[in-house]
Amino acid sequence: MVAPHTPDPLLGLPGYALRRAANAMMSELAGLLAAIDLKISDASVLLLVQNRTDMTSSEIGKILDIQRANMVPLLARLETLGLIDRLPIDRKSQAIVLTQTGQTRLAQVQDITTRFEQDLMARIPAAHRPHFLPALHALTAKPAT
Amino acid sequence: MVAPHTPDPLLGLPGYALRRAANAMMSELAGLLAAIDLKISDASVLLLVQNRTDMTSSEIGKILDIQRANMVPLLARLETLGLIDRLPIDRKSQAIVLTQTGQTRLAQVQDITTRFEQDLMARIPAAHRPHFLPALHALTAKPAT
DNA sequence: TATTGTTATACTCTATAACTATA
DNA sequence: TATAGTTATAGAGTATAACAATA
Repeated sequence: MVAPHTPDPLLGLPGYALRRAANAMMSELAGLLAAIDLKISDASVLLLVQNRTDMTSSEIGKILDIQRANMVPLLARLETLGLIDRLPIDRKSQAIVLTQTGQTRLAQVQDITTRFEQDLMARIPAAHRPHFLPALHALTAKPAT
Repeated sequence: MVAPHTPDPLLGLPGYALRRAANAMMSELAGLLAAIDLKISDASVLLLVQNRTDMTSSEIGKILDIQRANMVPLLARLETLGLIDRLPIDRKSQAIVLTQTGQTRLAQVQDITTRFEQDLMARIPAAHRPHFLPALHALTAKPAT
């Protein structure tokens, strides 16, 4: 999915503009990560479990907003790729940890995402730039639900 | 999909924060629009074709970034709901226009979205607020691809 | 009793290829 | 030759229910 270059009368709506910006960002980042055979969700997991040996599948899912059931194929894929290992915590839970290969891949993820995030911010005019993350965080932290 | 209340170390990444904010916004808006039996894409089409009698399915798709093929079930649904009508432009193209029922439903969409967009902006601290839309537009308008 | 990991399944959204009829 | 509308289909991503084993 690529952003069109068609005039769009709905872009005045903040919610609509937010979705469009997120979609454009997601497809661009997905393209970059495809070069190292990872999806965005894969990369998120690698970034999340780095330097930790106590994160279970359920915890990862809660943080990344992925259902327990949907973590199964995701982690199975990372395991097949040799990027993660499972260490028993007790007889019920297991910690998801990076393998050596996983650490190497993580370094590539960090290269790509660091450069990408810098690129993203660079596209925002300097006057608006410092306000962007705080605004997003204000939207994500929803009021008393 | 609902936003979790779990600390999330990845929220420092602008791209990640952008996706999270967009997802939270989308699921909230989807919930509001469900009250009038519309999806976000349905509402987008109604908002887009208002006051126009010359928008074809293909054009709508280009603007909203929806494939021609995927417009078919979307418009079929709106037609079944009695919200749109198709007027022949020539023997190949047809204009998508609102029916009377469609105009009424559009008014409800505008009520919901106007209030929602105001709510969204109100959640952003005043100092950041005027910078939000310009920043999103800067991200959506991609550089020379 | 609640939670972890899992299976199975379904639904939505999106993407691609191909066809026809018309411009 | 290119475009509009369509069909069919496949792949993601996401959602729910249920189960066994364990806390």
